[in-house]
Amino acid sequence: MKIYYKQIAGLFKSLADENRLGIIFNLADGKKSVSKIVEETGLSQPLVSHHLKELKHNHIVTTEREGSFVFYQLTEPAIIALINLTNQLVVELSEKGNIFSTQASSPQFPFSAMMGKMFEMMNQQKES
Amino acid sequence: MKIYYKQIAGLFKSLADENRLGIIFNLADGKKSVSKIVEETGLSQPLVSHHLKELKHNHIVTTEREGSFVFYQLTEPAIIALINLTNQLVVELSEKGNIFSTQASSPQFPFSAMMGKMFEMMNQQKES
DNA sequence: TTAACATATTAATGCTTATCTATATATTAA
DNA sequence: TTAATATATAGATAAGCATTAATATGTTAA
Repeated sequence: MKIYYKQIAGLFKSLADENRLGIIFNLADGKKSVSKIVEETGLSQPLVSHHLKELKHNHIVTTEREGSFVFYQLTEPAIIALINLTNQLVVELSEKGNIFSTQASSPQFPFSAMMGKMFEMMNQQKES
Repeated sequence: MKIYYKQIAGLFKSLADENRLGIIFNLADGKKSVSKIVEETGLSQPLVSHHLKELKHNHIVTTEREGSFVFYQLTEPAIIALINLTNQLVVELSEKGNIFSTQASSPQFPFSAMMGKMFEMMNQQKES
């Protein structure tokens, strides 16, 4: 599979901001108007608008106008799962990288195991 | 599971650069000295050193000195799988987001299906 | 039309970052 | 010690980005 470094970097750039992550998680339970997002995130209206523009530019969200409202929704809701997965990775990396990390969380399903299973799945699919 | 927005954003920031992605993929086949990375990526030595510092800061790589060489390796090699997964997401997002995208790639195993399976796995684990 | 509301944009600010050149530090060999 | 090599850092530059305040645009209702 071809690797689109530039596009991947662009997507990660979109995800590399706390406020944008907050907006994405806010959209996890379905489409919302800008004002609803503003209300629920506590961010200013121009700031939310600015970040939504960035998210739209990378196709992370799509829009549809209804009257004077513009509704935003996640193009691919499973992006939430990707972020959750990254959250798990972050936890494990900081444990491994930290010599003084005393108690390892030893999760039920560590990042590497999940990734391994996923690639098993993909390979099974290819062979069938 | 608690979501560490700030740390996730930090990790994504590390991944949000083409050259750093190149370095990470270059490390996919095991640990390498800085000069080897310089040679194989074609980037300047100070630039590689700079990016490695950033990657190390977010625990994406770890180091060990051997003589005058410093070897870098991926803390969690499965991070490659995360990036590959994101590559798949990027492809699908640009298809969905693009009205004029004529031919959908309709991959054997789309992003959402992989994520769905993964969460099934995690839930099975929890119940057992 | 005007008023009220929803959203987007613009301009300005300060902060961060990618890159280069030059130099410093660290290690080994002679 | 000095020379050679490996890596890191410092300074400079330019570009990008997050944020705010103010304003513009778009939509609906009266």
